[in-house]
Amino acid sequence: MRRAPTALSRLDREREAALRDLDPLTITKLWDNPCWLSFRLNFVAFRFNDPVYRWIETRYGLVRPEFVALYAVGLKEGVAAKNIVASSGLPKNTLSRAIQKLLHRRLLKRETDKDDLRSYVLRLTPAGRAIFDETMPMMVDQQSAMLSALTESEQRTLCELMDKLVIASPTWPADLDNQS
Amino acid sequence: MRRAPTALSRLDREREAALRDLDPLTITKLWDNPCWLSFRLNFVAFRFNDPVYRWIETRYGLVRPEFVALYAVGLKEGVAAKNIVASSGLPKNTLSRAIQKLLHRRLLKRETDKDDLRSYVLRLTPAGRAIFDETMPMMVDQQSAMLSALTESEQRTLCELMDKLVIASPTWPADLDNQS
DNA sequence: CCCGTCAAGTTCCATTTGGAACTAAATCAA
DNA sequence: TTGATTTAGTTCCAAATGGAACTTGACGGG
Repeated sequence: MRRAPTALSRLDREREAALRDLDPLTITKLWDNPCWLSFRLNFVAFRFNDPVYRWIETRYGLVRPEFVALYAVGLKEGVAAKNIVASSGLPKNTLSRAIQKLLHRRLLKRETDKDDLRSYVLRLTPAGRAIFDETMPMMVDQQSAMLSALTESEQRTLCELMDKLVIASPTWPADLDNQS
Repeated sequence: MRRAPTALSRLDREREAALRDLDPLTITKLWDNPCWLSFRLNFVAFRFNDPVYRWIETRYGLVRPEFVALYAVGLKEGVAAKNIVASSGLPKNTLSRAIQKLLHRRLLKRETDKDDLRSYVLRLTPAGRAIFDETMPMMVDQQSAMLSALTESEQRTLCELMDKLVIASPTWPADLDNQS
């Protein structure tokens, strides 16, 4: 069984200390797992998402799909539900409900799209914008905390490598069912 | 609003071509989003997880928590449910049910842990091992496809940077609720 | 202009999820 | 030893989820 390129054998003092409180299975998944990439991605993403979404839920009573929608509109006013669906991977009925809730709570407003009467254009209300503006610094802080283990130059490298992956992503198989 | 370090302005020919079929909101989330890290992590992780889990579900009728459990035991025989809970972030009742299902389908077996009678030691049956052995190459292939956009040396760098993040993760805030 | 097909968003409903309470065993303190 | 607390795993049930069908509007021939 192939190991991750930075294998367990490279465990040094620092590493050992840092990992003392991780579950042994977590160690295996991280350093003795042929699929090191996906596990590390999921692991790091989870350590961002989990505290951030819990903070948002306790503070504003917004659950994940609701905040996903609010955040998306905050980033780009005038988007439609279909854009949020395409960019989030959430099912469209889940997002439909999330948007209903945000409209009801007057965090979002919408007007019919003049160019396509099936579609709606979404905007933040001042109350919605306030939540967005309060949430962003917390998220940026969390991101900074996570990146602080890397030097400036390493951060740039990581950003560029993730970039390359994202750019290449349209060429990755999206459906494995019809392959050998 | 701060942009990601590799900002939209750096869009070149190649990039433009690759991104033609991404939703405009996705482009914004990737390249005009102060929280570039989490979105890219989630994006890349999703492009791995989604096809892989759909393949597994159609082929074996195993849903995500079930496969998470099977994969964990495959990586490290003799783990207990608590380890899978700690290493996956899934709630323990969800994993309890997943393990029940796997026991019922005779893909997993378990014996009480002699050192702790509350706990069970999990192992794969030959049928469970067969699924693990069939699944692994598919996952490794998908990983290789994703990494093929990077040179060998870039892959190593990415691995090392993810490593550093993981090592540092115990120092990240896990609960933001009691902060300013 | 009409008809078949497709797309945006909503609704329906069976299934899944996950917080909380529970059982039984381990651990710790006095 | 005994009683108080914690831990592994299960069960309960209200709520969220998501596939599929539906509604309304767009689009593309003929």
